[in-house]
Amino acid sequence: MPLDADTARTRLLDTAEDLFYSRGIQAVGMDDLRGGSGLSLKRLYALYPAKEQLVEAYLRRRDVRWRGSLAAFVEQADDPRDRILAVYDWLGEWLREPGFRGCAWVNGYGELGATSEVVARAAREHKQAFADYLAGLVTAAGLPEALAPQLFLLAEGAMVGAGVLGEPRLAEHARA
Amino acid sequence: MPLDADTARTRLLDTAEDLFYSRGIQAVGMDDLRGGSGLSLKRLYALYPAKEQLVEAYLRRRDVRWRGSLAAFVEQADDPRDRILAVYDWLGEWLREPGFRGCAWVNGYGELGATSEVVARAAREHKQAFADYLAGLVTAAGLPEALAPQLFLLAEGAMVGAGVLGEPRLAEHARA
DNA sequence: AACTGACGAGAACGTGCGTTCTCCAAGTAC
DNA sequence: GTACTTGGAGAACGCACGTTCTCGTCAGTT
Repeated sequence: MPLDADTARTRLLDTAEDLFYSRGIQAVGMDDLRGGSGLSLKRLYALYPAKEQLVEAYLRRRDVRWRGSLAAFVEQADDPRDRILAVYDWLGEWLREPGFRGCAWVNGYGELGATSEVVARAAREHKQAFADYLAGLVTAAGLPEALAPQLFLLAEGAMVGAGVLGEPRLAEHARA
Repeated sequence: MPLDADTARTRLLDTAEDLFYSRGIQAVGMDDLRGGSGLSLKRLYALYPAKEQLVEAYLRRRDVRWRGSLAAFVEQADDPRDRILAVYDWLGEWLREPGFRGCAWVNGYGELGATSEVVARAAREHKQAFADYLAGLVTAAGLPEALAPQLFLLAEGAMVGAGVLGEPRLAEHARA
């Protein structure tokens, strides 16, 4: 029962995301991905000729999903200032999800940033896009530009703090 | 020319710190440590019977050095509020150091937190100690307790932001 | 029925690495 | 000098893993 290319790719990326995020990238072997996705090794290598490319695809797909989900949530608020607050509401929910283990890009960077330029760049671009997004919200709210990096720092801090300490904190609400 | 145990241990930890931090833990093999330290493999295993214990020792020694250096710098300021600002001055200097590659504990956690309970605990304890230290500074300055976690988030955000983006930012000064 | 091509299952290959073992030189005690 | 110990250099072992290869099976075509 051959699977068409699209669902095969989706299924592979789903298991990759699941395993890479929960166990760490290097801790997941190609056999784990094969078992998890139900694809054959041959099929897997036809889709991505090397593990690094699969890792990159994982990070990129998660990036569009992550930022898309954030943007969709934020846009539910009308007032530009409420939108900024909504970022932290959304973060708070995310940090509380079961299986939360910190920021996938920071983790990937810590693990492979020194080894793989591909991973380092994906992490950098994701963080840059997030910072730019926050800056856009700040100017849309008519707030001073200097606020944007501070908001970024608070958000990043919340993610990594929640990841290693296991504490979803909301103190950053008071900030805005 | 046999080396006495203390200098051998110091030399090993020095190379371990150098290599683990700059390349990532899993990317450094025991042979690299041997070459870098000039010790024999036998000696190395006599000091730490497994790599994981060496990793733990690396994280712990760096922890006392890091917090010690921070505390020494902060104590140069007399005014309790200046001391809080000094934390960020010190951070700013650290982020600017050549070879800075983010927070060793966050990197280690991202790499091995899911696999090694030892590493996860070391990272957690380090972050907790840092947060507690900040809380101490806040109460010593007579500021509201709720400020402490916010300061923590700003500091963490600055470290990871500087690590992956390569940007030492000082916007957090405006904060305090 | 015979041929062909695609695909899955999984063995096989090569390499890297954590850990242990072997061998040998040098120092010490008698 | 000889027995004994210590420690260094590096080979060896076992395993895990990324990648490739082999083989068998089944669909489609004539």
